[in-house]
Formats: sequence, C-alpha cells, structure tokens
Amino acid sequence: MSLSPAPVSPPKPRVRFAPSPTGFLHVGSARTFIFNWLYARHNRGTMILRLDDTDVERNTEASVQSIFEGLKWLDLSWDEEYKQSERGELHRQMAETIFQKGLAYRDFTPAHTDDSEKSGAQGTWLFNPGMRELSREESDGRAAAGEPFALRFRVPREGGQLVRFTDAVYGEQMKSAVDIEDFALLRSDGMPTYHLASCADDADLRISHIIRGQDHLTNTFKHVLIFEAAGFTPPQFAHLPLLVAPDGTKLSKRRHGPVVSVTTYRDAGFLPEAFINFLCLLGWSPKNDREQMGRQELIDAFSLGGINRANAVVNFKEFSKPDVGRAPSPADLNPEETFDPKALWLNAEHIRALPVEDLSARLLPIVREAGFNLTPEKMLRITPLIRERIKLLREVLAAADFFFVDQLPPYDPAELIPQKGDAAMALRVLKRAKEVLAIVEFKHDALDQTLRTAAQELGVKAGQMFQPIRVAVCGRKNAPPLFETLEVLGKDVALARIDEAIRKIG
RNA sequence: GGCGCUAUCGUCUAGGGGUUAGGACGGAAGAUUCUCAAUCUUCAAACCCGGGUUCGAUUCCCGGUAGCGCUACCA
Repeated sequence: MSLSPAPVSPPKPRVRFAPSPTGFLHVGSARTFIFNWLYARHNRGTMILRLDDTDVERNTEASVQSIFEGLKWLDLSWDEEYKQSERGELHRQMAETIFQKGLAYRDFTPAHTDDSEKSGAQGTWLFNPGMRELSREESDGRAAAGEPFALRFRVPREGGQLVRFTDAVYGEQMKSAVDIEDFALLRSDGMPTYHLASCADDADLRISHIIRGQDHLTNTFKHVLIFEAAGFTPPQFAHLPLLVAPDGTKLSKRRHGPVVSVTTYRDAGFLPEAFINFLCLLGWSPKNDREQMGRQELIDAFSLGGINRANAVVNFKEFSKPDVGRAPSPADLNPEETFDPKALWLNAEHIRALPVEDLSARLLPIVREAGFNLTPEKMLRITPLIRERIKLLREVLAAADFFFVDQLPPYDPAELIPQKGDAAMALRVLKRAKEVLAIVEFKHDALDQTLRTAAQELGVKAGQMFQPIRVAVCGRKNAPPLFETLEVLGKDVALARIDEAIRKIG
C-alpha cells in the first residue's frame, strides 16, 4: 500500500520444498509444498523447488514426473529449481570442512552391520568407540590404503551439552547431545546422506525458513549440529503436524491405497483450488471461521502462527482395496467412502462458486473423454442445471447422462407411475403431455404454464403430471428441474422419449 | 527400549484462569421447490485421567495414559 518502505524492511524469506523423488506426489507432500508456497507468496519471498535425490537406489524419473504433474495440476509455481544430485561437490566440501575441524570422523565399519554388532549393547546405538577414537594417523593410513569408510558426525559426548532451536510451531526445543547418535554425513561410497546434503544446500541456497513435516522435528537437532559445525547460523524452523489416516498412522500408499495420491483427487474430479483449500485446513486455521477460501484469500490469511500442533486425520472410510487390480480407475472409487466428507463439501462449494462459463469449460473435457460429442454451447446450457447437484466434476457424467445420449438406457417402466397414481394415470399424463408439448414453445415459462394447466385438466396434481414426464425424458426419478431440462433437451428429443415411454407402459 | 512431540464434539478446528466452550463437515428432524440437489431452521455431539497452583481450572505446572515421530552408510 504505502510507497515508502518501512525503515528496516525484513529480508525476504527464502523457502523450499524438497521432495525425494521416490514415488508419486503424496497428499502430505503437496500440503508441505502449499504451506511453503503460501508463506513465500504472503511475504513476497522466494519459493524454491529442490529435488532431494541423493538416494540413487530409490529415485526414479517417473517419480520426478509425478511430482511435476501434481504441482502443475495444482497450478503451484516456484521461482528457483535445483537438483541435489548435481550439487555433490558442495556437499562434500561441507563434509570436508566439518572433518577438518575435527567434528567428524571416519568409520571403517563395513556398511550394513547390525546395530547389535556395532555396539554390543542392547540399547540404542550411539557410536562405535573404536572408530570414534581412532587416531588421526591410523584413520589417514587406512583411508589412504583405500579402505572404504563412512564419515560420521562427532556428536559431543561430554559436558552435558544441549542442542537447541526455536520452532515457529512447536516452540523452544532442546535435546541433550548424549541422546543423539553419531549419524553419518557421507556414505562409504562417498555419497552424502540426506542430513548433510540437505543442510549444505539449505545453507548454500540461503534458505531462511525450513517448513517441513513434523517427522523431521527430531532430525532438526542433527541439522543444527551440522549448521553450527560448518559455521552457519541455522535457519528458522517450522514443523507441520502430520497428515494421518483414521487409524492414526501416517498416510501410506501401502496401507491406505489411492487416497494418498494427489492424482486420485484430480482424476476423481476435484478442483485444484478446492483441494488446496482442503489441505490448508488440515493443521492450519485462519482463526476466523472462514472455511471456503480461494488461492488469494489463503495467501492473504496465511501465517505460521495459525499452524496447529496435533496431527490431522484425513477422514476417509475406505482403506485400500486389496483385491482390486493395481490400477483402480476413478470410476471404481466410491467418493463417499474414499474422500474426506469435508473435502467433498469444499469441492462442491468451489464448484458452485465458479462462474458457469468456467465450470462448463472444466466439465467439457471430462464429458468428451467419456466418449460423448458435445459442443461447448450445449455444455454451457447443461451446466447450470447440474452445478448444484455435483460434488465432483466427474459426477457430471452421472448427473447429466441423459443430455449426452441419443438412446436412453433401459429403465423400469414402473418408475413412470406417479405418487399415489397407477399405470393408467401415467399413460394419460404422458399422452396428454405429448399433445401439449407438441404445440408449446420450449421455454421455461411456457412449459410451466402449459403443463400445469394440463395437470388441472386431467385432474392430477402438478407433481403427478411432472414425474412421469421427468422419468420419460431423463430415464430416472431424480433429475434437474423439469422445465429447464426440457428446454435444453429440445422438443424433438422430448417428444421421442415420451413416445418411447408410452410404448413401455402402454 | 531410549529420546522428542501431541491431546477440545465422530472429523477439521476456535477459544482460553470465571464462557450457555464457538464455527464447520458429517448425522438427525423440520421448512421449502415439480423429484433430486441447493437453501433455511432446529437438535444431538467435546475440553484423556490424576495430582498440584489458585477464590476459581478445560486453559498454567507435574505425573500417568494413549497416539504419533525419530532412533539407517532412507529421505
């Protein structure tokens, strides 16, 4: 607003989303991205995407694509992009710095040794005294001889040192150093571990705020140790409560199925903005009872102070279907079982908040993909009739099917019989409808007037008049309002379907 | 096991030393419209347990319990 800058404008935050590309984009990861993004955009800072791909064994290109695909769908942007695997030199430099200061040591214990063998103790493994205390000469000698080693951080063991940091969400954190194991910095193949690479990059990229899942809260003590050993001031930390399943466990593909994948939401017909809105409300609150919020509203309202500390349950009913094939199509999913009711409601809210033109444009590709040829004009006329009747975009297929097909799918002729009526009444209604509809203009008011008059003449209630016609033209009892439906359907189709119904019941 | 974190309706949450503990989703009932949906109204539904501190704790402190996380040369 003001053109004159504040006397001391705070430095623009630099935040990062750092997924490891070992699978599809997880809803929890998407949420972490969103919180970082919201923080960056709210504070006009920089959003960085960094692929933490130091685990050569498990990283896949497909996963990288899946992450991009998900973020693209959500229309989430970032300003800088890095690949950790291309920055190995930086990581090794940091390891070297720490080693030269004597704050790390070589561990020549072969990889994959059991903890029990390492320590001989029954408790938690903390370090291997033999390796930690190895003389510099012997260490150098064995390294020079080509013996492989891992580089371990020499965590202070004496003096009752405390490692501490302040978390923007969880407050003051401290842990005594003696409870932290001598974690690895470099693997015996020379590759950096996550802890090292992450800290080296965060320092190098001048990350100001690390906003990530609470599963890293305890790791942060190690990170603080690394930053300080390498001569950097640790950034600010903000840990996010985890997303958990109704059984309280962390969401996982294995246990919980497709509900944990962002693409499931996309394919089921969620609006990206609704999905983002839903995710934001898990573990964060604007504290003003607002629920349905758009992108900009979220950006404006976001602050780290609104983040909650307890894990949030994604409240779905159906866990993975063990015996369904490996590729469940969106049509297989029962939305009420698969998705959190609140997500569904929010999506419906966003659908209704969308201008008809926009909604129509989003619906059309889905309809076409299902094999129906439809003009944008026709879709635009159908959209207002179903927009209050669908919670997911995909539901357009079921809600407006009778607009798309030439031939109505078979239905039970008994459906044509109105409340408190019989087949004879249905027949009379339909025959009369055929007569009057043949001559009336297919416009809402004219249809309304004509059909109500016809009902009076027949001595039936309006509802008893409308119901058989509705079933005749829609093929089912529950459908959008009749006059609008007839208007969009057109006279020819309506008359033909009424004829068909007369044949069925006659 | 060790260490860390957490605990308000079924779920997401607001609140906070004195409140009828608020909202939303979902549920139930009703109103309304040509059905359905939407909308509106109403109802049921919560401060984990035990000790302190205090005139007074759901709120602050301690303990317990439970849940989650970390405890890899995974991230």
